[in-house]
Amino acid sequence: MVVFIELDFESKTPIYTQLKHEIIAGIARNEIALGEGLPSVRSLAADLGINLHTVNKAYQQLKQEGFILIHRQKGVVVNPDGVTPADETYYADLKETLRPSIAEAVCRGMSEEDYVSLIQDIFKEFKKGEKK
Amino acid sequence: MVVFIELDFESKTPIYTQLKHEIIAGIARNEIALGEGLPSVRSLAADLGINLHTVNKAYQQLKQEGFILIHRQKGVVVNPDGVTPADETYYADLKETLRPSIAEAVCRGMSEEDYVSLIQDIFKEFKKGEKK
DNA sequence: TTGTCTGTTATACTTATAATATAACAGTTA
DNA sequence: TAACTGTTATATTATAAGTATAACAGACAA
Repeated sequence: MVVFIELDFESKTPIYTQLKHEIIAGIARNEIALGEGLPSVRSLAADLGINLHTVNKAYQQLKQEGFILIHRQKGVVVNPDGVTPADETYYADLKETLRPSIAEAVCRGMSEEDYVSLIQDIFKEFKKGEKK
Repeated sequence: MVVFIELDFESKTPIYTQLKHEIIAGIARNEIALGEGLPSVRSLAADLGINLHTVNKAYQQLKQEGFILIHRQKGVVVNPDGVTPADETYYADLKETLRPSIAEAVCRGMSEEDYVSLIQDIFKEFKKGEKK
């Protein structure tokens, strides 16, 4: 269950952010099914060798962003209805975050085609899981 | 000169990072020509209403990443030879940073085509400048 | 040569964030 | 009852971001 979560303690991106990314990637790859349960904050923290509050922070944000639900009974569960679909606000925010990346790529002489094909490579990583 | 630099003091992205992004975007849009001079750390800091060290931090990183040169005589100058072109390391790092963004997009039901067309929209922002 | 500008370095301070460490509370369930 | 769940509170440490002064050495024009 926790097997696919890998953290880099040397990275400058915060642990709770890495944890969020790993869980979101797990959902995208269909390694965690919709409605499936996730480990408790204490057990996941123990398995990963980190603090309970670090896991809790990641869970709270994932809940806030609609990826998971937290029932008092069932515990932590991947949102069975799927994640809130992309809307105009999401597109606008995504554009803001991608612009600096593309500006740098342009400066480094990277072609639009190369950038797009790199995007397509990453999409392929997630499409494999669709067949499961 | 400084006219196109806009900072958001409410943003959670650090000021020196925003400043780097603005300058890189300026280069990508050909609003700053290769070899052209940039304001001194003190004058830019005064114009933007921020501290000299914040500007210096941005300049140092831009220098480190090959976007600008700093001569003791000529002051700060956009690298006349252009920026260090994209290599395999750059592609690998770019992939790492884009993966979480794409994973979330997949979860939100965004199609590969929609994502790519958003990328193409951003590229168009920079291509306009090519005609200058 | 005297100012004035340049980047650079050093020190100090404040604030915010990240991460950990305990502890406790209330509800669930075997 | 006992062991688990999420949640909240408090405290501590470490690091990053931003500001505030100050000083140094080189460039350059008056």
